[in-house]
Amino acid sequence: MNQADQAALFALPLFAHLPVAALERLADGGFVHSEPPEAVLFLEGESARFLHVILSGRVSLFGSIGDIAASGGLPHREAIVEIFSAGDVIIAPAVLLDLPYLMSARVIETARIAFLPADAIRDLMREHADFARQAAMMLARHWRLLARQLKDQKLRSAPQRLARYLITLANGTQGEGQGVDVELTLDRRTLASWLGMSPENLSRSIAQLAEVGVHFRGRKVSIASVARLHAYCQEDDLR
Amino acid sequence: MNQADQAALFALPLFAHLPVAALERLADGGFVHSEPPEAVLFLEGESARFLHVILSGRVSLFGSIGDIAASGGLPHREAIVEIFSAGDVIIAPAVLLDLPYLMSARVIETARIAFLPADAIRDLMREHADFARQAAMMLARHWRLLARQLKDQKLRSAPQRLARYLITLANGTQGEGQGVDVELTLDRRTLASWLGMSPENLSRSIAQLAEVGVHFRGRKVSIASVARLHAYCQEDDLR
DNA sequence: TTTGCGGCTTGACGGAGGTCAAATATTAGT
DNA sequence: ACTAATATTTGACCTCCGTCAAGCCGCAAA
Repeated sequence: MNQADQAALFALPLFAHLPVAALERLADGGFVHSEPPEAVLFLEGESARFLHVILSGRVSLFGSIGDIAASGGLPHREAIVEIFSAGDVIIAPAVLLDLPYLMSARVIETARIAFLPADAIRDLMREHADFARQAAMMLARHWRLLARQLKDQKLRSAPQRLARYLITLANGTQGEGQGVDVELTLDRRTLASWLGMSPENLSRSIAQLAEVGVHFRGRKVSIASVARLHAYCQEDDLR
Repeated sequence: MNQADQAALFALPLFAHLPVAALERLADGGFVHSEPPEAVLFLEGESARFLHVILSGRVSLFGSIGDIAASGGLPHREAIVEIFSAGDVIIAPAVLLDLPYLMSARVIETARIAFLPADAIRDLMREHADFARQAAMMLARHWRLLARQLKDQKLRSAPQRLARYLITLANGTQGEGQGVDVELTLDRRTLASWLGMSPENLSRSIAQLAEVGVHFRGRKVSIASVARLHAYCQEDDLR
């Protein structure tokens, strides 16, 4: 593991307050590898041998139904549950609990990934209080991300879920009074999967949102009024 | 807070290894209250003033869309995201991060609940390593519960989600070769909401599962073969 | 420019599941 | 047991969304 990778890794909140000795041991035990798009980090059901830390690029966590890598068969559906990028850690729950992965992970954008041995991580939990605290805070944030998604999935329509996604993107930018422009960072297929709909239905949802002042041109999106979008997400009878 | 309540509370893994002094302080700062069905513990958007620990009974976490307690209007839909029972803690993420609740909580079965002040909990995180560790483990388990639900929600049909629920129930019992009998602990309306479907559709899903050897009589369910149910959940083209 | 390819959109169609209303089963009260 | 109130099921209907099949656009190689 080279200097730059170590520096990036240990600057993360999760590791920031560990003593140097612990960091060195971690760096020795682990390694960093660059993975191309489509590379599979692990499959559902495997045991968690490493904690993966993303230094750059992006990785999707996805669940699948049917055969997957098995009999080479095709009738295999999958759905993206979460997308992780630089600074994110996957998947702490499986590593901490030493349980098999519930989902699989695949690189969606060339990623530089640190592989830290699972038992070393469990040792850190045991020996360093601050690591445990940071892990808890991180897990708490991740729980909220899933909770939010689950809520949307259970009670909002496809266009509403898209609208919610746009709102979170817009919150990242500084509001300019009314209108906001945001840029999508995912291709349609990936976004559709993450939002829990087919790509075709995402297209229709995009068309639908024109009625509430949202216009798409490629990956650029102009939102006439975030407040209007927000109201749209609260509507019960979907038009 | 009486002796029995304290004993039950401090027997939980989360508190088990705390020094007596810390426990006493916690017991002094908090209180226990019994809440009837329908009682609302908190609403989405409120700040987390307490960590709630369920000593008995059950509580649902639900998201809502539309007005809720507002203008007394009716067009208000809600969906249960998680159900907690004795020994569970709600909602650690909001308390630890000191952020507003993402969802609301309502008692679904008369519950005895300990209210522990949020800042006392955050103090424990800071001062007691073991508490932080236990919190992290708990959050990891909770993350997996939501991840599993989200996966099911995104890629399985309503009857398949019901089947998955039955499988988890069946896993709690000792397998008797093939057939297993389980008992539902939720009324249809609540179960339907948790599974992300309408009560009517739950009824139809129940009827549907007769085809794979599952028979319902009131709250009693007989499963001819868990393996058969499992296979049913993997099917892509539903039916 | 042409060809080809992949990503995205559009149209047509069907099915899963939501909604409303009525029927039936359960429970509670008297 | 009888009635009222509530919970669950069933039926009819309709809509959202998934699927399949073209069509379209942009981009890269030739």
